Amino acid sequence: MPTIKDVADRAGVHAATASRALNSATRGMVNARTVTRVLEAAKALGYAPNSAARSLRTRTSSVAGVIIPDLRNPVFPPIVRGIEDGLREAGYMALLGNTDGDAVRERELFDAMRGRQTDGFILATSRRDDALPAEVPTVLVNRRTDAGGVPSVTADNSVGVHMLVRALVHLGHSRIGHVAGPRHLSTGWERYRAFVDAMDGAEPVTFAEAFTEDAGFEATLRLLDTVPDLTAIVAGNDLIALGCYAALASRGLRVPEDISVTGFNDIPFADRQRPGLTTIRIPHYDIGLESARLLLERIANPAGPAKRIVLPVELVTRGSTGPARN
Amino acid sequence: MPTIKDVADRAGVHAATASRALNSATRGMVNARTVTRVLEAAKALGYAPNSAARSLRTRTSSVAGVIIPDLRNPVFPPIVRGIEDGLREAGYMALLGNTDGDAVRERELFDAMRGRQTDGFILATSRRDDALPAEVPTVLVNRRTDAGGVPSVTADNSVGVHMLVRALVHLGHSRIGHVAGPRHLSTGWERYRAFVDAMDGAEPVTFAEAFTEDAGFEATLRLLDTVPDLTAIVAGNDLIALGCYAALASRGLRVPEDISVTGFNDIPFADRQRPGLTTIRIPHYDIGLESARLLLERIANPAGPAKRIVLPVELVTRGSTGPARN
DNA sequence: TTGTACGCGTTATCAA
DNA sequence: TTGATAACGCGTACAA
Repeated sequence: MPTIKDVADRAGVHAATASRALNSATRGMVNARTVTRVLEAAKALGYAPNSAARSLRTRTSSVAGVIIPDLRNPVFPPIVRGIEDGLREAGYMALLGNTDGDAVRERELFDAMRGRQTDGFILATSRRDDALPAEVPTVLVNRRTDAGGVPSVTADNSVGVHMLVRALVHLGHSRIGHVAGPRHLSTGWERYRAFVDAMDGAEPVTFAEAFTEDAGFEATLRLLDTVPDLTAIVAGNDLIALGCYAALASRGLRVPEDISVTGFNDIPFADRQRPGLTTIRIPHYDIGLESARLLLERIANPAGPAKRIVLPVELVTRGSTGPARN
Repeated sequence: MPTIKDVADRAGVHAATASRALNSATRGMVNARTVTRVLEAAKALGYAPNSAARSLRTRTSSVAGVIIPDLRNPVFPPIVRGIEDGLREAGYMALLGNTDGDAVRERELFDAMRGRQTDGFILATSRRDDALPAEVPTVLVNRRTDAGGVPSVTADNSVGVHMLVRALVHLGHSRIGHVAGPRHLSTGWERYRAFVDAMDGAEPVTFAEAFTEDAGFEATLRLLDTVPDLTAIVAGNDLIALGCYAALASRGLRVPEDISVTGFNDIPFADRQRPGLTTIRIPHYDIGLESARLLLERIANPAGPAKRIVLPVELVTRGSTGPARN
């Protein structure tokens, strides 16, 4: 691999001059004809800067760490894709890691990536009570911590839940239960709080252990055991809603004739379930894109305000909701 | 951030000794008591090696480039997850990039990652006719090139297609068509060749432009226009099969009563389609895992043989196939 | 406008 | 077994 020295020799200049000519920020210091010669030499040799040397010198890498629970959760692929496109706009690339929700593994990954000169982090894993290292630029995506100070990009959970409850009430439902996501994750918690708020009263709620179909199945059974006369269930997200489908079927209850069910996220194929899932569409790709841009902003100006970006959501009505029975 | 010099000072040794003590491969050269002192000092200071400096010196980075067409294609998340887990076993991490099937972008990404000292590549994007740079360790995942010499990990496309055709024949079908994937991708081509082989005769085939639902829709319409009396369609993959569903519905044909349809891959939610899709299950996660291990093997021993790993597949029968009409 | 010289943090080589 | 030293490739303060 050719080095900048090789390029400089071929162009008949010193390496320092070649460096200045190749770097657009310092190109102005160099004679225009010299610039041309250097650029030609670089092209002819197929020169590509050695990023290790550059990182060592500049202490930046143009790499961001992206840490998520599990790529196989269908919310994440479009988000990660948005992140990658956002990073690419600025010549950044993404180091990807999965934690399976394990805090220890998250910490290990974080440290390992930091050792690799990562310029910043996009995390989809933080628990509400996480304390994040403040020294390195970090953006939370689809998650928040209770304590402020960490920039985040999320969908409007509160408005989404209100939309769902309003739609159900409009269909005549009054006995509405909630199978919430985990308390320790901001998405689970925010949607739970919004549900309580929208219902303004002590409504039946069970918490799923995780945002998975299995956890939703189990939590729905618990809900049905305590409150058998529900006519609608607001699930913490789409996967939990699919768990509801299974739990209701196991009890011989039909959706939506006996009980209406709603989800959250509008994951791919939510429309293909039977029945199609009424849910809240969040802008997955844009959430990723914006979080990348926000991170780049933080890297450029770490002292700036820790913005919180909330993206609008949309109600998608499908077959899983219908008029309340009776 | 503390450097190895700081660790050495605290342990009362020279930086070179500290380096040897910290590196497990060279630890044997160092006095056991010295090793302990150095390790304690490192721990006390929270030392983490600067990977840029290490890369500059050793010309390795413990980072692999992973290039795929689009993470939103549901085949890829489990594969990428397997890759990441496989890389992690050896302390490697993955730089991820999407190309949308664009050869120019693929080239750009490849070069950009190479500039970042990537130790090797896992590519899911190669066209059959691609010429890959031989200098850097590369493994193809779920793809092959016609020319040998590049290690690859794929599912057994040929056996899978034979399984599907055999199952259809068993159901009484004889007029079976194929909506193939793109000719320039090995998956598309291999399954097409296997189909022709299994049917041993000139059977009706159209090629979809891409492995997408839309392309499948369009190609299915073309197939129906030429051969109206089909009783079964073997689709190039699951997404194309979903395009078949839509195309058949638009012509007022029912699946499987009028026409049976099969897919390939068994993507998540293939079981939730209506009707559930009969398809070939490929071991997505293991394909990723094995490709990571194969890459690590190549990195350790670039001169070794370019293995081709073919993983077994499984027929999954669901509602989209039924007895031939008449 | 260009060249000189140095240092970023690590590891490999050589000498002790 | 340890220390001294050089080198990886780049960017930049300083001098010319």
